[in-house]
Amino acid sequence: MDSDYVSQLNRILDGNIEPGQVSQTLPYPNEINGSSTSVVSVSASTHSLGTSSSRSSSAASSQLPRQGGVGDSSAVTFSSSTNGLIGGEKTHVTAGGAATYGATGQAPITEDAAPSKLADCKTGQTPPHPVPEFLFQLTKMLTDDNLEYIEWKKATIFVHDPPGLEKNLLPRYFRHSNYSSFVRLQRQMNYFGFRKIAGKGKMAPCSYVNEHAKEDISSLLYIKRKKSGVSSTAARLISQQNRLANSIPGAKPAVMSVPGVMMQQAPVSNFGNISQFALSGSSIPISHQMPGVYQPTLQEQIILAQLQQAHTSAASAAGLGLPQYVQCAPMMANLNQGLLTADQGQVLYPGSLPENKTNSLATTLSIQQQQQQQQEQQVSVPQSMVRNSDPNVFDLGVVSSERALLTQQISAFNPAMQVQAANDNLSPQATANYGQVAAGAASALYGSQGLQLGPARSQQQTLEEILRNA
Amino acid sequence: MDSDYVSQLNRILDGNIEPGQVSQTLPYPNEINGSSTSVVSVSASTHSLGTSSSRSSSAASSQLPRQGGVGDSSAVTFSSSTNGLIGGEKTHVTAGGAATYGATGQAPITEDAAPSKLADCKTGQTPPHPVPEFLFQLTKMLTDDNLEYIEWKKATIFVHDPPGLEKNLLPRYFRHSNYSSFVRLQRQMNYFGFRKIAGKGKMAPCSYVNEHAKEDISSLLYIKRKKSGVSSTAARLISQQNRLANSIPGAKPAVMSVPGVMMQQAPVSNFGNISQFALSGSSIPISHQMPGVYQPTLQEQIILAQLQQAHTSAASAAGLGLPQYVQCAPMMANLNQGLLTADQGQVLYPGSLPENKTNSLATTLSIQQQQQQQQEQQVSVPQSMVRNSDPNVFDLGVVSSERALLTQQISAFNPAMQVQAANDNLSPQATANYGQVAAGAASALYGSQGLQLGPARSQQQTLEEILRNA
Amino acid sequence: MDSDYVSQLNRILDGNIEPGQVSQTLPYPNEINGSSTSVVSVSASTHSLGTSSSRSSSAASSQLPRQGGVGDSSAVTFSSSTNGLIGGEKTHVTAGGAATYGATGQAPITEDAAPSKLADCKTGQTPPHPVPEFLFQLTKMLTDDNLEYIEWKKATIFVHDPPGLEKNLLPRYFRHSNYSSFVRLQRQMNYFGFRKIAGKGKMAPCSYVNEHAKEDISSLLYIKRKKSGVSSTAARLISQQNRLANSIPGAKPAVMSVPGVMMQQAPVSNFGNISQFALSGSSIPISHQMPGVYQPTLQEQIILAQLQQAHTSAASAAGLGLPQYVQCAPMMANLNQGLLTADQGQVLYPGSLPENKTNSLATTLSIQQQQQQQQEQQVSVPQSMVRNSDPNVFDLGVVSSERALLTQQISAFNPAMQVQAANDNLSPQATANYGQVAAGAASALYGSQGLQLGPARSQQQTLEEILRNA
DNA sequence: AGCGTTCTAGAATATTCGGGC
DNA sequence: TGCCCGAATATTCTAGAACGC
Repeated sequence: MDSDYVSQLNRILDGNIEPGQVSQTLPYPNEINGSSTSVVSVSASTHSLGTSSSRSSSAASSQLPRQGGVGDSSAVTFSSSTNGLIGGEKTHVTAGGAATYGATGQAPITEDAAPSKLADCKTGQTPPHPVPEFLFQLTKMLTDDNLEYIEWKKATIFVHDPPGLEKNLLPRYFRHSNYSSFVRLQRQMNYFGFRKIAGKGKMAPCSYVNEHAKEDISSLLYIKRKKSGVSSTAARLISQQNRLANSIPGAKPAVMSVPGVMMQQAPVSNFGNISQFALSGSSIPISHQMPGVYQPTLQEQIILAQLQQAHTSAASAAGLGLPQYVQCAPMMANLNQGLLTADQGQVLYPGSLPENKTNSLATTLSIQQQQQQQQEQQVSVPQSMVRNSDPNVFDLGVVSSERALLTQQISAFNPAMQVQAANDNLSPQATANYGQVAAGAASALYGSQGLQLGPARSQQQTLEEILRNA
Repeated sequence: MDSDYVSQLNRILDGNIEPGQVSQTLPYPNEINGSSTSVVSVSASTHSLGTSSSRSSSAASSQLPRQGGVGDSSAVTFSSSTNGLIGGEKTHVTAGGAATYGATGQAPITEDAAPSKLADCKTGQTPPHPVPEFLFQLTKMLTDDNLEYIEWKKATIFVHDPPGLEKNLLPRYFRHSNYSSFVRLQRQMNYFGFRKIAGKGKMAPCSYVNEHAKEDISSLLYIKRKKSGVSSTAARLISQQNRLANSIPGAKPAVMSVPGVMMQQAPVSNFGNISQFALSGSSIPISHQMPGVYQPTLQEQIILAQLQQAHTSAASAAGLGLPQYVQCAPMMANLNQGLLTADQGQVLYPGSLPENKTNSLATTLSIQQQQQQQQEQQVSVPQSMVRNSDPNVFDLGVVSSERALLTQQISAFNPAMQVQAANDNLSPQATANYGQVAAGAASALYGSQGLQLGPARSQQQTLEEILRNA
Repeated sequence: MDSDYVSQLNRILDGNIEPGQVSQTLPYPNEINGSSTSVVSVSASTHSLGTSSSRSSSAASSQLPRQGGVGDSSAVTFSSSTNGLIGGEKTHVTAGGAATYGATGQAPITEDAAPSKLADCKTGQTPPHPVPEFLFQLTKMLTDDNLEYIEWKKATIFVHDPPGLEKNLLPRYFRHSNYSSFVRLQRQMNYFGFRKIAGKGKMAPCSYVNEHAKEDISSLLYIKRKKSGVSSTAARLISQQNRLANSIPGAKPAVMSVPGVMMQQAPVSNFGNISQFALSGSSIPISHQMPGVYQPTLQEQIILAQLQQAHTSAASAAGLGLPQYVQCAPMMANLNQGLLTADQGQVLYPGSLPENKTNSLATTLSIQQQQQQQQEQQVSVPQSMVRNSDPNVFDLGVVSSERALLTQQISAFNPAMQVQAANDNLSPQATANYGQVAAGAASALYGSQGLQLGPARSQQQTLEEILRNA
């Protein structure tokens, strides 16, 4: 039955068939008429149809498929190891009878239908890795006899008849609500990196390619689903940050980068680095409920809080005492509140810290007042950049609120300390100690949240290109 | 069709009907015969059932529902504006005819059934926020005449007949695969914060509550889907910590805070801060098997282990050698064992470390002995605080066990090192180096696990209120 | 009745029949007519079904199986001595008549059925270890004639008819509430390490595999219940690491451990510690797409990136400037690319760093080239370990790629810096400073990702034993 | 200690809508 | 306009935690 197809997949996955090396066929019985015609060759070079028989009994049921619901033996069941994945470390794709995704009806009609043929699995092997359901069904669809609608050829997926595909094939391979099913298909295609290269237009014949796909169709099974929010988010943020950075009048780079670093030697990076923060790790959603207002994510709020904490400990370790603004803006109160301080949005340019800056940061606003102020700002503050009266302080507005805060916090690590150290007549050694400890702590803090301090600007450009092409 | 019901929802969402203020009805047509009988009152105080006639006719149909699969027009289709949400800024809750989500079978039977009425939007209001599909369908299910299976009463969802619900209702309201559909329902319930309070297992009648639900059923529509169990966990922990902190008699603050800090200057925080640790980040479950005994979670155990590791590396970096107690309590052995050392619960007051403290920490208890001791403590130690004979050491008892351990570990960072440094005739510089490295490492470690050093107590109270209202 | 079956199991468990050595049969009486036809061979090499002549006859019987629900005497009762275990030191697997656990669900038919024969213990052997009830019943269910519903073949459990299984089999083998009974089954399956590899949802046919299961069905009886995600994950990783470490030719331990530590004093650990990294915390999936290639997870990639970042900041803090290889391998470019540098897989042995190592690390490969190289490696690199020409550099191949990289990165913290410091004529103090900051940062970084630096090897052995017994 | 049962949560993929370019 | 992607929810599998025995 379907076991041939599956065992074929298993052999491929086992490595017995080197992808792209051995010309081999993936025989798979036709689901409708039962004439098991192997449709798609898994060869690297040829695409030969094979032959097979058997299946006639199930033919009738699949003529009008899924009327009763489930039991028809047309589609393949697959091995999904971890969530939504097919296969696993030591398991293999196994064949079954009923269409797994057909007919989600409630009645247990399965028993009335043709019995499932999971036992028809002749392969005991285990696929070496899980395969997302989509890729499996896609491969299945391509290896079934669906040449009328879709075809795999020359490492490209040709969709000959999108309406027919949507009407006749998609419901059999994918679970959906029958609404905009082709759109959903395309979203999944995007997730797995397929790009439409031909057939612009609604339901016109089109074709898709994937940079990770070889002519061997089994290569599709190795494509990795795109993760949310890593590279693309980074790219977007970088572009955002660049826009922000470029819009700053005084383009003279001010030190930021890793705290504790720049005061002893040349900075490893500059203010342009504001565009070099990139979020990696698990998905970090960007939500902007109010237009123009950047609502920091929880993770970012944590970062901010931890930065303040790092201030505290680092400053204390260096014998500098607590900076005022840290004392006045306890992180916990802000943890779930959004923006951090009344000074939010102001980017300090170290090196020429205004004398009253420390006090300015150490506003006497109560937390309640701060919260209220934040709410008001979220509503009323315009997006435009306004320059503060102090030439060294730029009020970025609420638009840049949160990102700017990160910058502020980092840049404040050192200069504020320097100022305070000068005021307190502390030894340079103590200040240096502060820098060292802060370097370790802040770097780790950023990293622990998946925030990466990026390369220098020249490299960043390259990075952007990479991301753009990725 | 259902537009009356939906427009009613829209009015509520618009705020025209203040939830819990105006007693109003949610007219909704009977699904079968279409007679718009108002079923459930949306009043705040009363929950009067409407004149629900017309159920006998539908009884017959539900005897064998969805034999053919899909087409019955009982369930509501909706317009989901933003993803999976119902209503929102620019879209409205709309009523439709055929059940879009009933039986998503492979055959496009939907087209044969009653045509979907997505365009049948008669309401022009804009709900102030989108409603997740689940909440909408849940509310719909509760306001429909499904008293036989499920009921909304006293701000609680009563499931009278789980099997019947799964068999007869769920397929109509939710798109599912009929396989473990009740489980899926429960997953969604969890996502939205519902908790089962009665009816353990057995397909027995059960009930769910939600802390954000008022008696007004429309309050369900305002429940927010869980993101990652952060704020709620933080709230719970903070309240726990407060309870703990409040039970401490001597409120006089002792230094704790960031390691490496207090030996050079005034403490940045005090013992009251023991109640200011809060967990943020991914969910950190709290388990207390014995009343009054805080059983450290796995994550917290990891923290402790990492603290020991930080001890090790920091001490080594400072040339101090490994402190004895670290050697005697290797972290891995304790990783799954619970509390850390025989000295648990004792908070060291730096500056006047007892002479035997280092040895006391370096107990020769085997791990087995320690475990046994821990178990005994979990049973027998009272919750009250007892003051040690040493005026500088407070035995917090096992009540505060784990939190105190964190404190101990941190506070021990320095003084123990000082003692050992004195014993070893190490230079003050080496000791200072230790403190510096430890400060960076430990601070980062805490932050990396989502542990936050919180604000002072007064501010913490405010935070609690905030969280309580959130 | 079933006592023969049970005594057979007992013999196997006693060790009289070494699993996997002697081909033996598990005679088990046909459930209906009681004719003890050996059905499943317990052979190690072959998994031949016995002379299943009576298959057709039983087929008829299973046409209407369990009409009354429970009462047939086919299933085994058992005596569970200690909680939930079957067999063990003091108890034995016992055979009985009626299904004690049959259908606790809706109808209490059990009482009407044949009385349970728990006392019917006819076997005198003592299994060397207790068998959890679940595994026993599962094995029993698989060796009974339930091919219609469930089948054991090729070290895989095939569930052909989940609804039928839930309805007809589960009540006979497991005490359950019939409510979400399949879900409970699956929870138990998870506990014992079974993973669903086929049949996503929908009461569709599915199959399970278990990494500890051999083709010999009796291997199921030796599966250990999972303790928690930590230890099992740690155990898996540790075994992986051990495999890795053991495969290294020169077993002479080289320092690794915490960076910045070993250059001043005796190392707290050695290269053997490579096997002591253990992942705790949230799940860290292990995926190797191509056999022999370790595909780093996103989390691990982040670790690597953060390590590079730590290099950068630490080096800068120490006034060392950026190490070349960090500049040449910007993390972001590698974040989603898999392995890190062209030097991947090479483990640097500190203390005798090759002169050109820094340059070697600072290869001039462009990122594109690196990527291409990585892809090629994933396909073509053999698994065998090859020793580099430099006696101090071991090329672990791609097999150990990622883990080795962690080691490399750590070990490179110091020696590479030393080399560079020497080249740059930097002061020892600056180098020392680097070490200190790096110690704090790297330690925290590892901890933040749940990576633990383990104890020394001797202790590790103990840990392994603990994990093994756990 | 270990297992079974249940409730809850984590993680990954799937589905769907909207928006940017 | 149409392709691509962000974001949120939905679905499924797996695992953590608590409780009872």
